[in-house]
Amino acid sequence: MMKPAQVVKALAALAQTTRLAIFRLLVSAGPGGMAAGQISKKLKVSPATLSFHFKTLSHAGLVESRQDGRFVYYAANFTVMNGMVDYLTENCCGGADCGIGDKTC
Amino acid sequence: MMKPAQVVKALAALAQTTRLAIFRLLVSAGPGGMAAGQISKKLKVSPATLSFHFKTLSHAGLVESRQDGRFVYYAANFTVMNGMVDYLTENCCGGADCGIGDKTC
DNA sequence: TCCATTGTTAAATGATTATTAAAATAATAG
DNA sequence: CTATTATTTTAATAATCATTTAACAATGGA
Repeated sequence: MMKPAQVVKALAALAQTTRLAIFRLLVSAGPGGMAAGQISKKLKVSPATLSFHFKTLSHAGLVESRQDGRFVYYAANFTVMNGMVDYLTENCCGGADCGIGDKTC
Repeated sequence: MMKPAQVVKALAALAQTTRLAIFRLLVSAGPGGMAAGQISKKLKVSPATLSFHFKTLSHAGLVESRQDGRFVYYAANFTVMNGMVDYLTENCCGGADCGIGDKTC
């Protein structure tokens, strides 16, 4: 189970328009990830701003990076994403059927 | 499907230690909710600070309030919570099995 | 080596945010 | 109507955050 502090960090990382867009783009890009420049062009975000947001996402554990030549590829970390969703959906609903996930609650 | 702006708002509302604690307490309290004063005592948060956080949670649609005599009861809104989780898990994983929810991806 | 490409870092600025204390509002009991 | 309880609002402060610009590394091809 994820610790509350890490959950808050992950939530905060996604609680920003640009970063949510980055993360969703990376999610759609799959495990191979996407080069920083491509993301910059696709989302029309300046490289510096992007780099700033990558740092936040990385620090929260939501993305990982690897260098390939001159390019830096970023990829979503599904494990942490899962952990966050699990934390939000666990111990939920107080016995009522809340409809979250596949729980009957 | 929830709009990105509302998702960001909900994520931001939960991306704070005190508010995440409030929300989880309300979730465990069930649909009946809990009086503001009780929450204040239970979480050891001053009434003013609590009221400030309620406003953020309400504005994000994550909690609802009703007055009963001198007390104001706050309750978690599971529909919005579900919508947020759905948004986070939908269009995820790019075809790979990411393990989120009951999707096979 | 020289140089264009790719990306990060640092400094500065404006905008939000969380918290506290104090004052104000709302509802009820006596 | 007054006092009491419950909660919200306001004002002030300190902290954090997002963006821009400019400068800095690192890579790979001419």
